[in-house]
Amino acid sequence: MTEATRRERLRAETEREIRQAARALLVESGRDAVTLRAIARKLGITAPALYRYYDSHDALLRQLCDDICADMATALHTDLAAETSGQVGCKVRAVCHAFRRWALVHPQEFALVFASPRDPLGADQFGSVFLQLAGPLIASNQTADHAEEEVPAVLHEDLVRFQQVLRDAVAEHGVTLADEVLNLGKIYHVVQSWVRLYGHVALEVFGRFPFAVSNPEPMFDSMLDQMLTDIGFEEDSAVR
Amino acid sequence: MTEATRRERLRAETEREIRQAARALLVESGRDAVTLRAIARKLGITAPALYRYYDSHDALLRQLCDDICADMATALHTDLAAETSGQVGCKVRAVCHAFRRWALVHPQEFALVFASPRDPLGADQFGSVFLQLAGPLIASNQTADHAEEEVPAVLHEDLVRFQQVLRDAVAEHGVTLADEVLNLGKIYHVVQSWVRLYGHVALEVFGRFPFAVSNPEPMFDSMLDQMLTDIGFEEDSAVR
DNA sequence: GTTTTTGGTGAACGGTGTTTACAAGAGTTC
DNA sequence: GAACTCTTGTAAACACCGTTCACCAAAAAC
Repeated sequence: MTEATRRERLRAETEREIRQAARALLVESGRDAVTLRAIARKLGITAPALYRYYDSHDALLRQLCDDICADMATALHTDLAAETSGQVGCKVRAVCHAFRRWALVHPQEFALVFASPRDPLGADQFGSVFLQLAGPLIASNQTADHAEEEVPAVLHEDLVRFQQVLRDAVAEHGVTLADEVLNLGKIYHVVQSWVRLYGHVALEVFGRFPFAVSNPEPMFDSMLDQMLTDIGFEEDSAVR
Repeated sequence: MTEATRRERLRAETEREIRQAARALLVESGRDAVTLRAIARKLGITAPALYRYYDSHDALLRQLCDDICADMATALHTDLAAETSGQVGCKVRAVCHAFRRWALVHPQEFALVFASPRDPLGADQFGSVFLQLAGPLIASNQTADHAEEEVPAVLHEDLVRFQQVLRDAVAEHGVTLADEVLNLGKIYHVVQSWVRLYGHVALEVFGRFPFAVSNPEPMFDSMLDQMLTDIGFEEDSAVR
């Protein structure tokens, strides 16, 4: 299976070390410390050697973003798998808690991936991470029904496109969704939930609540309760 | 009145130019371009001269943050003053729209002030800007009543503290608030509204919606409708 | 008129991204 | 095995960065 040349193996190993060093620098000392020369020092090589692996400092940072997204995805999937109750609401709650926990433990990574003025194309891994997590959860929530009429007509076009993206994401897992499971009302609530989830987590990580919150977790829980109720999980959200 | 020495006037003028140059660099080329040498070049002086005005590059960036907060505050107050209808809901809507507009026009400033892993003390101008805007608006909303029982008990302590901060902020404008106008339920909704407002704006500025939103403004309006309904402004929120 | 304070300079140190020319080793070809 | 190419590293250099230091001229204070 491993048709890798000796050279290819060495190259892959070096590349792994580069990413690892870059990540360590980001975590320990922030974005500005992720410097080509610092990475090279950690590997015991010189800075220009890194140009054999990445076109520029910027390209290396982009790679770092993707690595972070991938690691975050595995962290969230792990926490989701640990939630063994069959109740969808509990699973959603578990993923949201996992996201908050990850962001608080990895503030530098969170800032880099979720709060940098975006690369023009913005084509990174975040979108697929979101879909892989949210897709199956939405798909398994057969019960809730949302009035499609509440959704403003101007949003229909965008939401229909997102609906199709979600459908494709779920289809890759071999599930086909009926229209009523994925109507526009529900899609809209998913987006609104993301706004609130992201809003709370970012405010907490960046310390931007308008007053000092001594213990933000209950506030997060309370927001989740409201969010799950709005999205149609109230039946099992009380149990936790 | 102007007891300023000739030297003091010159110094103030130079300091003004420094801030102006720093701001221009931030806007034109991002945070990393705000460099002491670049600022000095714009002023036609040398970099070490800037140390006569600021202790370090970091201190200058902090000053920049405060300037940004101040400018944002005047922008928001201006847009609020332009909303002449007496309806509180319309004023809240105007401020929220102003915040979104400001963030979209000033993405670099927004990122610097609202999405940087915080300085330990985080003692900057944002808090007072928030209070000066939100305080009077909340005070003038005498109608809505929120059940205090809905607020989780664990949050009471923090919310009571925020309540006092709000009361003090409004008191500086010569208004004293009755307890029923500023009960914990309303305070809680204010915080939740900030979560949603910030969440949407940050997601839009950073391009972090999980799919491409062709025209985010209607989505923002829709969120505002929901938000104003939740907070108790539904009666006049339909009119806009 | 002398002294002190202020706001500037230029040189220097160690740090950064990036380019270039060059060398040594691995892999390939004859 | 010799010759050749490709890969991966180096060292030197360039221009930029924050910061410190010694110095200096002009303004202010006395």
